[in-house]
Amino acid sequence: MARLVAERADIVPALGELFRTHGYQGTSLALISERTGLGKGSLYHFFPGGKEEMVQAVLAEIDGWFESEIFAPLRTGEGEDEMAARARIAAMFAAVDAYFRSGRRACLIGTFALGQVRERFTVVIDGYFWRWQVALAGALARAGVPAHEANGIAEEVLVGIQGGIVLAHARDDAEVFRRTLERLRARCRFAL
Amino acid sequence: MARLVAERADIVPALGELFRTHGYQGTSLALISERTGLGKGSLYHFFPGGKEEMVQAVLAEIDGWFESEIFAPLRTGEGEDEMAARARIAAMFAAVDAYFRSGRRACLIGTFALGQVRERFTVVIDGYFWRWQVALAGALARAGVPAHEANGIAEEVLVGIQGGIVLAHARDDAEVFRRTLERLRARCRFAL
DNA sequence: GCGTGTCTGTACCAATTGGTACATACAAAA
DNA sequence: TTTTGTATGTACCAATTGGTACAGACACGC
Repeated sequence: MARLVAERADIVPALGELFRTHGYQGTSLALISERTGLGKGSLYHFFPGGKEEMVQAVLAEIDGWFESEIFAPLRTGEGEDEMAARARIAAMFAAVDAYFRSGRRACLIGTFALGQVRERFTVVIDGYFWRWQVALAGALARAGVPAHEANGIAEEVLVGIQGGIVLAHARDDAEVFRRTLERLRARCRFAL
Repeated sequence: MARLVAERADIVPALGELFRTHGYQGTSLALISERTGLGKGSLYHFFPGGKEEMVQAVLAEIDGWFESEIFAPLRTGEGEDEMAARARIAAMFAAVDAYFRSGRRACLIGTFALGQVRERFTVVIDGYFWRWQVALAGALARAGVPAHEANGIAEEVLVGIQGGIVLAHARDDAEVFRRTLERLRARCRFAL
């Protein structure tokens, strides 16, 4: 029997893409097995809790990625000047564009939020958006945005990103997402 | 055998809510049967094509509703003055807030757009957003928005609505959606 | 070389999936 | 009152669902 996978972390990204495009119920074990190249034996070896545990692992990985690549950078730089804070916000937009592949890639957390599945993963979904918004609002404030506006603009940005993904998918046109990001960038600059 | 339903149109709304909250694959025939109170016999009598035909019926109903309640009103009033056009746009926001129950109700078309199911219903999904944007852009132009800006603002509004729904669901907070609509309303006014 | 624990494939399971067949019941037209 | 077409419940179907059991195979430490 050929050994294919060293760690379970190796297949989590693949699982993520599957859940993204087929949803929770739509991602059958047969499909997972086919796409990952792993039989049920391996699958249940790495994830004794089955599909539920796979989703948890995926969500944790996504959350971790955003935490270290997006949220944390937004939060750091407490003593920085306004220009540095602006640069961090610009970096966030670039990272978001790359991660969501200009809207061609769906947001798993956003997708889950819309359906019944939400209830099974409330904590993660809640925390993800909340931490993002707080971190962004903080960076905006440090960039010179009036405190009472920062939180609202941060919410506006998150709304725009999620909506941009939906519309880019509907139209099958990445430009929709790029234009949206550009508008949001301008909105942040304009508020200064 | 008790007669329960006169026309198949009577259960289409119920089907819509099911697909909204459970997705395409998540909505099993057993669930449909339970929630509509109809056995498989009746279900396949009304929808010989099974689930696929049910979804088509739901999408057609939604599309028809938006066409007559949202798109058409935006398009009419070719000879009206600017104030009348503004009133039509205000009416659209009110209708949207009511239809999506301030973000507590998901947009089935938006939900489908995100996943693999999209490919089965491309035509409807494409048409829905496109006709909405064109109709809104027209109304904005008649309301006094510069022609080269109208289309972009219309896109911005659609993005905001979809994003507002996602975030309102994630937070389980209708205020997110209401605030978003308010921002979009202001954006339309500001562009004049 | 020999265990030992980590991986992997296969066979199997009950439950559920979407879908069909059909006998039957009912309402309205004749 | 009979006929006729529209509903409806039930039984049934093969295929697939998520999940379990377990016998092996491999790499590694000893």
